Amino acid sequence: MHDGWYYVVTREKVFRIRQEGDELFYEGASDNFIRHFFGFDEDYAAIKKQLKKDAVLADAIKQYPGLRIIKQDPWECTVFFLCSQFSNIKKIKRNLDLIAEKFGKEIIFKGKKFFTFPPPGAINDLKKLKKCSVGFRAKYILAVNNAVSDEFFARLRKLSYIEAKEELMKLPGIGEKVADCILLFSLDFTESFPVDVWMERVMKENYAVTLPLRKMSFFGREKWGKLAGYAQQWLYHWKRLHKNP
DNA sequence: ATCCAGGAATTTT
DNA sequence: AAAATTCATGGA
Repeated sequence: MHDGWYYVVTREKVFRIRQEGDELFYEGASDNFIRHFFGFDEDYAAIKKQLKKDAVLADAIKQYPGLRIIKQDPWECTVFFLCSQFSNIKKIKRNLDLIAEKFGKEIIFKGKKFFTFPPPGAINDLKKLKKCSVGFRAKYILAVNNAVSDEFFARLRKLSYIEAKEELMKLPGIGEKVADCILLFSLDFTESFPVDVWMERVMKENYAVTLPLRKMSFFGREKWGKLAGYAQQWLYHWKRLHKNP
């Protein structure tokens, strides 16, 4: 955030965006990119109407009506969640900033310096990677970096949710939760329902679900279908920020 | 100082 | 098959 603009770097792209009232201004990205990135073609009014039938979600949506799922770059999203295990969001962001500095390209946009995120295959130096304070996750990042490509992620989009998830979970460091996050946040599988410690708390405290963590993801998909991912985001956000009712 | 953080792999019951 | 342990690092 600077001078009223939000600067966004995603993979090799940098753009800035600003809202005035109900008008949106942006520079550095095409209309189509912006539409997909923010999901402006998705009918959020209809999604919210449907999810509000659930009492807990009704409260979450009331408190955070503007919440959206941003469509991230699949590879960058993968590295993010490879870094996520046993860590926290602030530190993960720092990990990705360091990776961009050491492996990405410097670009100047509107007189400001940014670093692009390196493409698959470019994170090929274990020593440099270790300096990004990713710790024991370095071996996973390196292995996945060598195993995937942009084409790999493009192929996943054509598979079913189950098939795509199985493919992701073959990769080292990617379990059920990380796979679900990649599918939801970057590959348009809106039925994905990632379950982490926070979602486990929501399920137990607000839905009286005591299934093993592994089966909670299935529970969410059964309950909300193609809208499970949206439900997950509202519940997750609500549980993290909202004081317990 | 001690504890914990958007989990997954490995080892032990 | 399920439960416990281990895995680096930084911030509170």
